[in-house]
Amino acid sequence: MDKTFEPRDVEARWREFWEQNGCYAPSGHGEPYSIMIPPPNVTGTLHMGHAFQHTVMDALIRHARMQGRDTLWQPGTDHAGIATQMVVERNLKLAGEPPRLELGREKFVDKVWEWKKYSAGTIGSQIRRMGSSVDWSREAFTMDPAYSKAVVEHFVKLYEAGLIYRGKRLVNWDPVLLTAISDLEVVSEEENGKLWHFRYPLANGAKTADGKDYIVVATTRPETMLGDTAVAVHPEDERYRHLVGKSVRLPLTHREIPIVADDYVDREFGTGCVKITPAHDFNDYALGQRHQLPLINIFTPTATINDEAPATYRGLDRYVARKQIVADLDALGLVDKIDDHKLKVPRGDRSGAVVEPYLTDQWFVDLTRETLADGRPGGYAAITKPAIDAVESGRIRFVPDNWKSTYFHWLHNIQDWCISRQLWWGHRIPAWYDEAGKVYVGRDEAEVRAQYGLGADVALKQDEDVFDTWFSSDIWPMATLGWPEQTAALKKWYPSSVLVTGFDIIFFWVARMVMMGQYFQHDVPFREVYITGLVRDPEGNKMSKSKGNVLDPLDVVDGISLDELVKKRTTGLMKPETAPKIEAKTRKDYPKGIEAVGVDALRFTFAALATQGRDIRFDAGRAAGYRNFCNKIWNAARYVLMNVAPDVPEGTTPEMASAQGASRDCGLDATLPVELSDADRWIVSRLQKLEAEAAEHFATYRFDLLATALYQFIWNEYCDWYLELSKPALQQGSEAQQRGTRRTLVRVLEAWLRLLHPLMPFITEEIWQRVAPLAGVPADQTTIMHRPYPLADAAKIDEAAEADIEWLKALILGVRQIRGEMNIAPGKPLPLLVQDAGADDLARLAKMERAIEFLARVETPRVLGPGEAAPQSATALLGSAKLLVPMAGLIDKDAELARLAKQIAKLESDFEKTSARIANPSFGKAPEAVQQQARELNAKQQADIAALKDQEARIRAL
RNA sequence: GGGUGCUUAGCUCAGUCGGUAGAGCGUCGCCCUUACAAGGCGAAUGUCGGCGGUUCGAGCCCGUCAGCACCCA
Repeated sequence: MDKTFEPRDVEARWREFWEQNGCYAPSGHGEPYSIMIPPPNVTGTLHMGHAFQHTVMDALIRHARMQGRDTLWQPGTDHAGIATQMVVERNLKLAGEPPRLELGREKFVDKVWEWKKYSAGTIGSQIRRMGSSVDWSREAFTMDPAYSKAVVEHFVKLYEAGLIYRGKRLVNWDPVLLTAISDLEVVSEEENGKLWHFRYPLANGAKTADGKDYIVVATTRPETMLGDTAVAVHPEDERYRHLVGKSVRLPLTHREIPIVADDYVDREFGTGCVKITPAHDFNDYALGQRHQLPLINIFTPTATINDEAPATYRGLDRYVARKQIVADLDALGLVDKIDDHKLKVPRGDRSGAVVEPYLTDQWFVDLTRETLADGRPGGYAAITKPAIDAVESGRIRFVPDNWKSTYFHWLHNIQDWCISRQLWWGHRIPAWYDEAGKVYVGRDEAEVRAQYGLGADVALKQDEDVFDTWFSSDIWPMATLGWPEQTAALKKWYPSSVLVTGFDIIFFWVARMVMMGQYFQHDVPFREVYITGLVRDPEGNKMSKSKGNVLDPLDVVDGISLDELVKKRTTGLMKPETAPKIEAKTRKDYPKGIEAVGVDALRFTFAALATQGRDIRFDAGRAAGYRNFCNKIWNAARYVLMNVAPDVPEGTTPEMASAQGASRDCGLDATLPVELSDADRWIVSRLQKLEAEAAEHFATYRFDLLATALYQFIWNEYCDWYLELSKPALQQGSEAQQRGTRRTLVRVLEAWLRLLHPLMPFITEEIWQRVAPLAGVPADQTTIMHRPYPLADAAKIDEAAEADIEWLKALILGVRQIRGEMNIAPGKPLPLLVQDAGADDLARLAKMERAIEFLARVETPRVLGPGEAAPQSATALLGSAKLLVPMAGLIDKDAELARLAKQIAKLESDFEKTSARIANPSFGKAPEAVQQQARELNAKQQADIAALKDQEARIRAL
């Protein structure tokens, strides 16, 4: 074995081995366990968030597989309508090819497919490199023929149930991408704007209470006044009450529009008069419905003024029109005032364009009606309510639990879902129109013709639009298993066991899968939802390409130089002018680039960072720390193998291994005597506790605690203590003792490799292959992946051995402290005296003598007889006994006095605290055990202080 | 405006049942001791955001204030 762990070759070898040997596929026996991967956008690349979630999923899957369950991890990708279309459009532009509209639908879609093929390969190789054990044979894509059929099917079924309707409604319109988007795809942020106050002249000689012939309306969007169809006031507003029912002459358009009363109006805001533009504002739309106001659409799809407006404004961009309108009103003396104003501006999350509420024909899923006009259940009863019930009843459990309130909050305030998108990349809506514009819905044109008796002479035209991507991924857990067919796979793996995803898509995806799962399969799509935090950069910012703070997980795995990283982050930017800023930040965050850490270390880092919080700041230093941990593991294994089987080639059977000779025998032959030391029994006992802890952490999704527990055990117990303790045992023990130690070294190693395997698949497999034959694993077992996950055996817990080793560690620590603080070279053997030793101490001294001498680097400890005078010594306390290291020629008197003084001060401060607790007259109310514990501690502190003070006095006296 | 969460060592974060505050990284000493210098041994480091309450006892429970973050309207 090499002296350091080199991950690259190891990873490549096992990756290939596992996949070629079908290790990732379901076993076909055992209780089903399944996870559906949240499908990444097919044309993107995997980012740190994916790598993190995949680590978690793979750990769960590998754990379940090792538990003997019939395990499916379903992989696949999502076509991601808008995102992909944008990427391809940009690529066309960069390549100097004709833009989308010039290419035409068919050719453009071909281009997207081309790009998809390339991109999916990248994603696949990223997933493979991370060691994710997905079943590639079942890989799915949301636009596969079978999947597409399922998408159409669920649309038609919902339509037939009356839960889908087409209507002219106000939707969020992206005037750059030229499509409707759902309210979830709109991000509203506060921006600086203005509040314009305009005078609208009253018609027919009406006057305000204070005698003016106009009223003042306030607006943040002057251009929409061209589409005003009313002015509204609050019904109880005394200022305007008498004007309700009268009308104003709308400037510039010369239309007369009514003044209406509606309690939607906020009397405090502006003047208390609100201009109403039902075709361009959601609130105004609702108000317009209540008052039967006409809708006047004044925009074209690209948000320029259309022909509804007076000729002078036609064709102007909305912001140009705004300027013009303000100027024209000003010229007419109708601008009352202009105030600065902060307002929420809605922008499309993909394009960044200001979204227009816009009146168009769209398809909706009804999620709000209790019953339909014909008496059938409406969308709320049929879809929304069951989704609420699924979580309320506990059939779906969120981890951490409080995310369910986010889920409920959204479902309780839900709106109908606009599922049509004016895009070319996606599932085309299966609806056809005849020449009169009548719509027919069906699975395909032939079905429509047959169903509605439409002869070949009737011209039908399919809807140009496609579905919202989330309207195809909402059936992911079913459709990937063959739905609508009730396949064997669907029966076995639906519902899936757990969904692992981020809180940012609880609405987009999680809730919608629950809706469709409940509706179509009458069962939840997953039993648990483990919500992970979002991976952020070192400053806590969300990682995004435009911010230039993204990391490719493989750059952490393989390492990347600073210059390369800067280059990667600053090329292909939407806004090239941000490059210098990005470069500066990158140089600050990663002054030396990123060191290669390997897959196992990165995975372990993700596990360790997977706390219950919602933000995870990625820390490259931490990953480097776990790279070191890999190296530690590697070297621990090297040590074990060196001592147990110096030259065992791979593929060695236990029989061959046991034939290697008695001197390196590790207990494979059960007929030979084996003697286990305290250390052996101790590490085995500790291992049981680790195993119990691991089981608990898997059950509660506490990968951070799991990682910490494994790290502590392997490094701080197995390596730091057990391996050290094995050295004197192997050098000086009897044959049976050596055999016992070798057996324990190998078997405990083999066990914790399995415990660690779900988090660090590669290094554990690599080592396990060499260790397994020596640990008595049957030769036909070819991979650690299929070995059982270790379970605690209570019978192997040995509290006495643990107490013995704790005592030993305390003794060694005492000597090391003296050595460390007195700057005595670690290698220099010291004499050691033990004073006031009790019977336990004597017994332990005797049986662990070799370990004490080896680890403390002391000569054989000498026990002082009762009343025997001790030489001048440095002291450490060990229970009620004292460890003495004679100072002669070694230790400076003042140094020892200083050291004692420090210890005494600390003890005295602790003693005061416990004394105060005990002295509290009400302390008697505490449970007896607590009181007892406090009194014992107090007594111990007092005794320790006395002992140290006594020692201090003696040294001082000399 | 409504909701959720956060504030613990220099940094990033754990802290289970309320019972003397922990880890990793970083820092400071000593050491190339035959598994590992990507290492070993030892050490230092806290007003647990502020205030108040409950309790024998509060990082933890309750109230309140402050700051930060996110979600929804």
